[in-house]
Amino acid sequence: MQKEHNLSKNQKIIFDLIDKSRGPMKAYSILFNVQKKGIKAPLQVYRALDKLVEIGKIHKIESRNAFIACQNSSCQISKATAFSICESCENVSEISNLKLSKYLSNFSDSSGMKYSKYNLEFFGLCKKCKSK
Amino acid sequence: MQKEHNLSKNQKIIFDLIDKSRGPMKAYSILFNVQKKGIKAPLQVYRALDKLVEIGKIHKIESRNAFIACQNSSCQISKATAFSICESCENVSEISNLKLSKYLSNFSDSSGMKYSKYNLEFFGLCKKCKSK
DNA sequence: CTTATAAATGTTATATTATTACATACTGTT
DNA sequence: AACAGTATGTAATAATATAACATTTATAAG
Ligand SMILES: [Zn+2]
Ligand SMILES: [Zn+2]
Ligand SMILES: [Zn+2]
Ligand SMILES: [Zn+2]
Repeated sequence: MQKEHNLSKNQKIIFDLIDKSRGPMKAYSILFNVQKKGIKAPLQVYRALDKLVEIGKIHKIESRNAFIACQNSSCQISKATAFSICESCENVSEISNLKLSKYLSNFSDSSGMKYSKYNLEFFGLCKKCKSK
Repeated sequence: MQKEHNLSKNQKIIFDLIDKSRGPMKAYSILFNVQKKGIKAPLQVYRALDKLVEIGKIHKIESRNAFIACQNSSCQISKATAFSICESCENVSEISNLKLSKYLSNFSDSSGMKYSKYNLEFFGLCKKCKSK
């Protein structure tokens, strides 16, 4: 069972925007979209984003500097994220694959390092773009 | 057998710097370090970096906006990269694990998407930092 | 209810990362 | 020599992210 997080005002505004968006959103595009709601400065956006990432409601797509709502109904696995990214249309979706996440969560190598988190990004062409 | 790439002047300067560095380097730190060699502008650095990434001599650590020399003696798998990152000392090393790369290269899911590339970043504490 | 503490907000300025645009030069091939 | 492709030089600017400081709100303990 997941801990209930009561989002603050800014966090709620920003989460709702990202959640309704079709794809990943960039910080300054978020800022532009919430200015009518009184959020005026980049820092207000980044602070909310930081918190939302921390509690797993959104994830950062590192290769795109963009943020997407968790698609695993409030991710149990915010420390174990995987995405597929279309290099043509930039469509992104979160991969939810138990085998994959188990494999990676249990991965260890000779370095003696214990991994507590990972992020995986797959790139390719989505079905639509492939057939063009 | 890997294709031999004749690096241009700027590419060589920048690759040598990154290759000699102990850890990942950031673009503007690279710029600062090569100014004495006549490279004056960010764009000169970014162009060389782009090319070096393209041919697999270096990789970008996306979560850190930093660049590291390929540690697999000129990576055959520049489209299949995996790194371990210590969240305390920021030490980064490239993971070279045949099982892992095979598993990920062959990964497919129900999306119908054919993945041609991936990047995986593991986070945790390295041996040294764990014992502190 | 009061006090203490942590979390969130507001605001300004600034730092860091990356690209656009345009002119020129070098490299290899026909 | 003509051409195509790659690389370079330079200035300006765009896009992404954080520092510093003052204030306010939420939560919990006494
Ligand atoms: Zn998720
Ligand atoms: Zn697509
Ligand atoms: Zn490599
Ligand atoms: Zn460490």
